[in-house]
Formats: sequence, structure tokens, C-alpha cells
Amino acid sequence: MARKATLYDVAELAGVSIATVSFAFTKPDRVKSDTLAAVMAAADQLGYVPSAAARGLARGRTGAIGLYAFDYLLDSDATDEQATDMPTARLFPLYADEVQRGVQVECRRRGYALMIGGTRAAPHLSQVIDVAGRVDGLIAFAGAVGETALKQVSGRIPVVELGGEVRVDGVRTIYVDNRQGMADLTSHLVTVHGHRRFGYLGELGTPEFRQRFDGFTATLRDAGLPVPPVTRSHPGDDPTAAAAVRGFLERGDLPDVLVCDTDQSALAAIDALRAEGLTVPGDVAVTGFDGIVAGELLSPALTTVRQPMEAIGRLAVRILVDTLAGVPDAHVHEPLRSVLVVGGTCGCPPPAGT
Amino acid sequence: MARKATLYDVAELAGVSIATVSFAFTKPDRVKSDTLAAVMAAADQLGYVPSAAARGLARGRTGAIGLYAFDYLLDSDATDEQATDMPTARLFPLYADEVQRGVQVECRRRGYALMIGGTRAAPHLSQVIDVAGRVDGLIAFAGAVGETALKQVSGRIPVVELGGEVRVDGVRTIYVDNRQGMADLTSHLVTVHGHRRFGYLGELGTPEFRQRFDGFTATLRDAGLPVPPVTRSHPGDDPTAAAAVRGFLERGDLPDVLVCDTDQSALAAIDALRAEGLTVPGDVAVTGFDGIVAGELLSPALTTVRQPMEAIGRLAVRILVDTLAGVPDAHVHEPLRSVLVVGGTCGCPPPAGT
DNA sequence: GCGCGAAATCTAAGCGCTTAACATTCGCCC
DNA sequence: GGGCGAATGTTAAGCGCTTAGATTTCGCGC
Repeated sequence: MARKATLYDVAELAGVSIATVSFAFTKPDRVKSDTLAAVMAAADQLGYVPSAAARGLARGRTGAIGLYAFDYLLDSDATDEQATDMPTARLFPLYADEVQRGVQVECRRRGYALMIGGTRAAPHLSQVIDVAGRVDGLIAFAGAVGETALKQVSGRIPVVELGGEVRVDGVRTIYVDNRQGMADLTSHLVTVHGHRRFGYLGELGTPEFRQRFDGFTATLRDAGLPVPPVTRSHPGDDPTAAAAVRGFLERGDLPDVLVCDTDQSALAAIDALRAEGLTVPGDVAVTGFDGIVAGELLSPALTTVRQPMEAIGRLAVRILVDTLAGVPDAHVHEPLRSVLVVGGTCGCPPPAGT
Repeated sequence: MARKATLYDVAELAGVSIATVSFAFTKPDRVKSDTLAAVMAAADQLGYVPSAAARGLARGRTGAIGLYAFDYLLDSDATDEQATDMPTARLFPLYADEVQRGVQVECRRRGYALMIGGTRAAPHLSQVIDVAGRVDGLIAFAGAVGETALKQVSGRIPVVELGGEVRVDGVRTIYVDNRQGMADLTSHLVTVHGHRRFGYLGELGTPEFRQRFDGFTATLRDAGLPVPPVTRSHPGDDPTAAAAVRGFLERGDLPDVLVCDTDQSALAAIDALRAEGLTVPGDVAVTGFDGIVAGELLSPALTTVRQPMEAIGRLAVRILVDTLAGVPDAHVHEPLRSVLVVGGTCGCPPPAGT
């Protein structure tokens, strides 16, 4: 690995000044074609790779966008590098992963590099700051970045938060119609299946979760049905789901259907129910929200509401790029729609198989 | 968005020199605790976010690792931002996506930022160079980076190539036992199902594809069976798979089983077969290679060989990080194992359902 | 009160690239 | 041949941070 060539080396070899080399790369038409060729030849010969750091410093922009998430999937332990991934415990890709795909696709299309950061633990300030310092704009999942950090970062670069609400000046948000999606789902359960006794598993910690619960309660109320309390469970925290299930059982108070605020919680609940010897949807129907792949993989498939995850990611990038380009109100958009996906866990018959 | 605060601003507000501020952030013990507190307070007040560009320039390292891939999944068209992702055409995540997850997990664990770049079209030199200029080490999928670029980049930073063979000095490779995996699969088809007339769909363009074909032919030969020619098909290029299928039909030469070198090709082939009114595995058995989620989602599930995708990604990061740390022979490793995953498309009965 | 080494700070020289401002060259026309 | 504007090049001043090496400050023992 011979020591890296710089602009100076190329300039010397090509017999021109460093400015010319710089122009040759960034504004080829400002340079005579002979010169251009000579510079390129020299660069090639030296294996010149421009330093993005230096470029970023000089330009004041890095040409990269950051994505900051936490990971609901527990990172596998340090030592299992050799372990073959287990096909049964397949939970990847989750909501965040599919959104990330959208972000990736759009970044690529727009010519931006994508910088990925994140934690599974508490979003320690310095980590966000670290990725924030590397990019021109940041996309963050709601809850992944604390308010303090958010304020700090958004004072420097534009930030789009996914699945939150505007908490901090200058932070943009992507709107998804969580409420209507959940209302559609609940309506299906009431109308098609005639369920009356509902359970609700989830949390109300973020605006999107609250919207889901709103859609749920509004529909029940319209149907003249009682609204159950929220039984707490955090996506990715399977024990809480299991505990919730046991709670219902112990109280002898199992609902007809357990509506969960995420697919991840729903899957955990189903696992717990089946572990207790109950069948889904036989003894209890269960539904989720998000539309992750693991839900489709389930047998029968999970009834859920699908969010347009890829679209969310792409829109976030678009907003950021436009904002950076100075487009006014780049963040204004229609809420993205979420759609009911009927699987088998609500009690609907499985589709005719192949 | 007030203009970004720099080290100078913080230093001034805290009443110390910039060096002290720098130390406060990077080597806190070299600074008296009162000073440290004062600096932090000032930084907080100003919303100071250190510039990674400047830091990278000064340090000569960026603290980031790059991942460069092409995308077999055709990027959705520009305008469908609003379109709800289609649940039926679900192909994500592909092989590369799962490897990427491994890379992400490991980068996070090691405290490296991850920079993602890539093309779906020809790997134009400058794009690779762009990400190469931003990172301390690069992970690239075989074929994603041309040899010229590879040479150029590997002269500057360590590079690990996935699924290739060493072509360029200094480029490391991750070894997966493709040959044995395919041999196990073929063996299953011969022994358990008694298939005799084989078809092989795929290509031989990269070493790993050649290894798969080797495992296939060796097993057939051992069994005294004739080795079919390779019918060309490129993963992600469904029309070639469809054409291949039509070719068999037209020649009236449909094999008992069509062994494909990737799951993606297998899925395309199955689509094509079913479109022609044939059943899988009834009329023809089909197998894949990789172990992508879409294969599991198929009904019946695709019989395939699973690669330890996440492990591949993690190992790549480990090699890079160790190499950067100066560990000698950091890239030496046992080949990772690939394992046979029996689904239904080979003719095996589906597992007892729930 | 003085002298010393250790601890805490500061000074200043880059890191590699961009770009405004200035200097040359060229091609053309009169 | 001289003059001019356009096309090319060059000079040099940063961009914000790290880090040797110089300098100052402190805590102590005598």
C-alpha cells in the first residue's frame, strides 16, 4: 500500500498547478482537453483517490446523508460469527430495515452517499453527533435521538424525523396515516369477524403509536363497543408481550382478538399464546401493524396494516435534498397511506394455495 | 439554522485555546476537570458539532468503513414514491441486503460508521472512488468494482471482496464453501428424489458461481449421471430465466429438476414455469442457492443452500478493522459453511403446518 | 522563599482540497 | 502589428481540527 497520492503529486507529475488538477476533476470544461488528459493520465498512474475529508472541509458540504436508527433486533452476540443464521428466528427485515432500503435507493438515485449510524442502547448524545458531523442532512427514527441532541443537530443541518411529530424547530417529519389504517383494521375485525371483546397490546410513547390507538378506539366507539385499556408491550421486548399474555390468562380475561400496535409485538404475542397451548386465530385472533416480512412468513400470515416503508425512506431523502437545495417548503406532503393487509391471524381463511 | 459553531467559537467562549477544546473532546484526562466542564458547557451552549471532515483530514483516518454493492433489485421508478410497496413482488431482502445487515451490526459494535455506496449499472470508476475517498477500508461485492478501480482503491486502503477470489494484490476475500453446499444439495436430489435428468440455470462469471457448478458436476459425475450444460441466466434478469424455460419446453427437453445458481434465478424460473402452466415441484423440481427470504415465502418453500450472510458481513468488517489495527494475517480464516435447506420445491413434502 | 519535575495549556504547523482573484495565452479583427 | 476578450492557468487564502513541541502553572520538599 504505497503512500497515498495527493493533488500535489498529481500536479507535479502532470506538470501543472494543483488548482488545475482540481478543476480537471470538478469542472472539466475549465481545462483544455490536452491538459485534462495529461492530468487524468497522471492521476491514473499514481492511483490518485481524492480525499473526501479534505474536499468536504474545503467545500463545506460532504455530499452525504445520514441515517440514524436504533435496532429493535438484538444484535447477535459477539462470538457467533461462524454460526449459520437461523432460518427460523428470522425477524430481519424489520420496519426500520425496509425504510432504510428506501433511503438507500433514493440516495443512490440522487448521488448522495449514505452514512449509517445507530445504537441499540440509549442514544448517547455523542454518537448522533458523530454521524451528524459527517453529513449534510440527517434522517432519524423517532425516539432514536433524544431531544437535546436533536436540537443540537438540527441547528446545524436539516433533520427529518420518521414517525414523530414536530418537537423541535426545524425538524421535519414524515406523515403516515396511522390512524386510518388502524381504523380500517379494527373495522374489519368488527364487521367481518364480529369480534366484540378486544385487547390492545402496545404503547403510547410516540405520536404514531398514539395515532394507531386513536384509530382503534374511535372505531370501537363508533361500533358501540367498549374500549380496552392498553396492555403495555414494547416492540423487541418479547418478555413484556409474554407477560401480557399471561396476564390475560391469569385474569381469565382473554379477548376475542388482540390488536397489537406493531407486527413485532404481535409476533411475540402469538409465540406466547402458542406456548401456552392456545391457537391463533382459533382461540384468539391477533393483528399487527407495519407489514414486516416476518408477518408474511408466519403461518397463517399475520393480518396487519402495511406502511409504505420504502416510500417513507425515499420521501425523507427527497425532503432533505430539496431542503439542502433551498427549495422552500420542501417538507410539505400528503400523509402517506397505510393499507390493511388481511392474512389469516384475524380468522380469515387462508387464500387458495398453490 | 444559525451558522455552525467551530472549535474556535467554543474556545473563545470557554476562554481557552482551541487545542484545549480539542483535547477536552478527545483526551479528557489531559485536561483539568474544571476546564473540561467549562469547555463542555460552552460547547453545549453553542450547539457545537465537530466536523468529521476536518477531523478526518487532520487525523488521516475517517473512522468509517465503506460498503460497495450493485443492486440486483431494479430500483423502482422515480415516480412511485406514493405507491404502496407491493406485498406480492417482495424480493427484498436479497443476499446483499442480508450481508449488509451483518456489516452494519459489526460496524456498530466496533464503533465505525458505515458508508454505503453502489450502483445498479456499470460500476463506473468514479463512484467507487467516491466512497473509497471517504473511508478507512472498503468492502465490495465481487463484480461490483472493476479490476482497475479495485487496484486503484486497494493501493490506498484495505479492501475486502465478497464472493470473489484474490485478483489484485492486497485485496482480501471472504471464503464460503459454495462447492460443498451445492454438492450436498445435488446429492439430496439424486439420493432422496432419484432425479436423473438435471438442468442447470445460472452463470459462471464469478469464482463462487464456478464453485457451485463444480459441486454440482462433481456430484453428478460421482453418481454416474450426465452433466448438463449451463443454461445462462443472470440473477435479477428474469427474462433470461423465462427464455431458458421456454427453451427447454421448445426442445421438449424438460429436466426432472432445474438446479439454479441463485435463489433469484430459481424464483424467476419458477414464475416462468408456472406461467407456462407447469407445476413445481410436480412437473419440474427447482432449487436455488443463497437462502433469501423470498424463497421461504414461496409456496412451497424453495429448497436451497443457505449462505451465512450475516456472518459474511461481520467477518468482512472484522478483517478490515484488524487490518487497520495492524494485525498481521487478519484475513486468514476458515471458509464459512453453507448449509442445505430443504423446502418443498425439490419434491419433499411440506412440513406439518400449524 | 526557591527550585524542580509534572501537569496543564498554548502556539503553530500542517492535513488535502476548493475557489476567488489575478496572471497568461490565444485567436481574431482592424 | 497591436489590441481585446475569452479561454486557461496559477497563486494563495482558507476550511476546522489534531498534535508535536514550547511555555506556563502547580504542588512540594527543603
